[in-house]
Amino acid sequence: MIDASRPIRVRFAPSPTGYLHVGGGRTALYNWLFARRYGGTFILRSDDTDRERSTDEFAADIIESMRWLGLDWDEGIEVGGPQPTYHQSERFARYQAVAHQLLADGRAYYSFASPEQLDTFRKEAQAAGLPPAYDGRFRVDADEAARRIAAGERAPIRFAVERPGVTEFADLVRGDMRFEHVQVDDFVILRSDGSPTYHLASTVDDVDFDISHVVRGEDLLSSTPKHILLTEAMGSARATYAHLPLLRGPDGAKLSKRHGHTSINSYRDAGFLAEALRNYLAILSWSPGDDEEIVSLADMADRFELTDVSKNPAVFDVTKLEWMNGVYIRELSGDGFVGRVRALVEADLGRELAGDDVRTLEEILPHVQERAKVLTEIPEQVRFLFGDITYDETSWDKVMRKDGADVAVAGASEALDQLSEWSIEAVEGALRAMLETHELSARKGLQPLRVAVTGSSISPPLFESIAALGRDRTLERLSAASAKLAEAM
RNA sequence: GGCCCCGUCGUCCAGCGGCCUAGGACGCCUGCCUUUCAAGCCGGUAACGCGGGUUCGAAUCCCGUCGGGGCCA
Repeated sequence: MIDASRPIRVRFAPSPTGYLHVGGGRTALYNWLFARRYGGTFILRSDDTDRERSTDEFAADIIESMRWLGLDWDEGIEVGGPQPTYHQSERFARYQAVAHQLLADGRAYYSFASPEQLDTFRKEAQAAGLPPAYDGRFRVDADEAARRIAAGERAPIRFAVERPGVTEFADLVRGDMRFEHVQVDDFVILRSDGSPTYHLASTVDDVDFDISHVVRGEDLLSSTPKHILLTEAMGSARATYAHLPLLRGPDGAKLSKRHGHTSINSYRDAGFLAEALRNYLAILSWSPGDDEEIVSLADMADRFELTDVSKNPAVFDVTKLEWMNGVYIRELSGDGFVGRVRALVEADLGRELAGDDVRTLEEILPHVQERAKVLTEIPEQVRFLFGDITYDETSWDKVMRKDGADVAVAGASEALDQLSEWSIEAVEGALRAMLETHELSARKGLQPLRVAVTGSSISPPLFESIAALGRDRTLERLSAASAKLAEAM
């Protein structure tokens, strides 16, 4: 499968016309894995021929998202390499030169067919059930073309597809592909304004950068004959192609903005770990073979095969990503977890944490780590430790209106007040004793305390929370809750 | 409309002619644990789109059909 005569060089070539999305991230990941697996070179190129829609913000996001995912590239934008540039926008002269060379070689021609002519042709072909691919029927002879161009007329350059003919190739993912040339139109390579089309720019780059394997989305599968034809017309050896199945939304259509969050950065911001997203993306269309699903990047790079990639389009399932993220969160070391979470908590609080607050955070975090799915859900769970309490109304209504709530709160206040030592064990001992004296079940007696102390019926473990909160503030909250209960009577 | 691709539990993946009364994971549903929520553990639910072939034998091969998707327009 691997052609040893040619060094392995792959590329990921996003257009900075949007944020790097998860589908692109997966394509990048597979390219990266393939390169790492076979000791190849991974190149990051910027397909920014569309100057109107390309922005610096998107360009920066692509780089940032790639780095965040941990996908480093050996050559390309930012890092450089043997090529003077990896931006298509800076290579227009080269594309124009290739187009004119093709023209000189008779492999391309100036096309004077009007949009109306083309349109009519397509409609008629379609009505007759024939391929709607433009077959060059309005092409004028070279002399006339030269005359008209010399006279100042502007026209796009089209590639002259050989007809009849057929292009075949073995796709690493899809298998043997065969396209009859009647289905391939004489496609434009250089527009009349001198700008290259995607087909030209992308192919010229792949040739110039000596790309050995083109690994990309299935949406480009039907354009592949054009790229092969162009490559060979340039006198170069074609690359090996691998077309990855598309990612879909829950409704089955190609994953897009309307399915909600699709950008890599939105997942980062939503509290997902790069290692989780990366693992999920890898597993989405590829399997390491055994029943393992949690796989490290190194392990993936050891086992990845393009020929093992699934042909089926895959639905991007956020629920499973969340589960996987939880797994990775729990795998984090305690310090690592504090490191990732601290800034989020500080942002939520609107202030920096220092001294005792840091210790408090470190105390409670292990208990929060066990139950988190995304990092962003954490600040609200620890908020009660760092500021004034706010009661969640639903929780209050559900818990504090029940019999025994007042008894429990008062009893806890008394029990904790007398405590000589303040620790999780001491707190637990005192409260359990309190439950017994008042003949309260754990559920009935402890839930009111949870609401009184944390403000919510959902919180980190109670004894740990109280221990972390400290005696003074716990007693304060208990008496505040007592007062609030009394006033409701 | 033309061409191309795909079709195993709700979702993702395994399966590459017999090991399949189809396996794993997420989800969902029980139960256990339990101070809440999670996590963890136990068990369960659920699929080879359909129809023809080929073969001693098909989820696996072939044909058709239906369905979904992509590209071009």
